[in-house]
Amino acid sequence: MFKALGDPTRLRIFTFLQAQCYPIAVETETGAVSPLSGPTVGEVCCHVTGDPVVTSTVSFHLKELRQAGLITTERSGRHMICGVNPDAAGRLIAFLNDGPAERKTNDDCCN
Amino acid sequence: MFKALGDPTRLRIFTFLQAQCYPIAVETETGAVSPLSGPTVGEVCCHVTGDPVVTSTVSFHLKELRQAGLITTERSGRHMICGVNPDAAGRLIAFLNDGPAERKTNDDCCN
DNA sequence: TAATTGTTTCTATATGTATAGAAATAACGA
DNA sequence: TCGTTATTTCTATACATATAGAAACAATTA
Repeated sequence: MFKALGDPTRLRIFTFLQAQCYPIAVETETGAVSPLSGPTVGEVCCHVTGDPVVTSTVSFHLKELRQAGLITTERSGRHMICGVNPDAAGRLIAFLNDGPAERKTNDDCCN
Repeated sequence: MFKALGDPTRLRIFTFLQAQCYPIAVETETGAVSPLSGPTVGEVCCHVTGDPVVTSTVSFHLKELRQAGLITTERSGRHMICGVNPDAAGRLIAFLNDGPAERKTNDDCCN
């Protein structure tokens, strides 16, 4: 995950998706939960390059983010809808927090 | 910061430092705060390579972590004492959290 | 079915970066 | 001052990866 977010283009995409489509379940009139909606790949590309044409580079970065478990992509007709993985940020935060929790002694060191 | 933690060796070093020397200010008998103490570079090296001899590779990774603001190094006699930067994890966590806070509309997209 | 739109995979290339050995620097003790 | 210990910087190399163009694939509409 850290490696995936280490690339500036991918971090840009991830924060864009966080802002655009952080998945908040919304109740509709019927009480159902609205489907996870967000930008298409074209819209992501648009934000990154300023041009709505989808480049192989953006597609590659989306794949990396998906494989790292940071985002999801889902086909909807002719489009692919992108969204952040709801527990991605939580997992990273947990990792950053539990350092001191699993604190060890210096006995582990070989000196 | 994400890029620095993206390398497996550096993530190993960082979590080791988090576990070994997470900087908790400790009051001494005189009321003073104990100095930030932690492993030396040799001890870090030992944890990473199993050998207390300091390699240029570990030194390089420590420099990267330092330049990313994730750790601190401080000379103490012949040794360099390593420690995590106290607000490094906090800054990352804040970044991961404020995505939805700064949520924007789809109007930003050029389509 | 053919054409069109949206997206991904393939292949190549250029840049970045992790690693390793050797030389250099810094602090301490004899 | 000289040698020893601890660590960093230098230089080169091998590997990883971001990028780009072209071809392939998938779903929709005419």
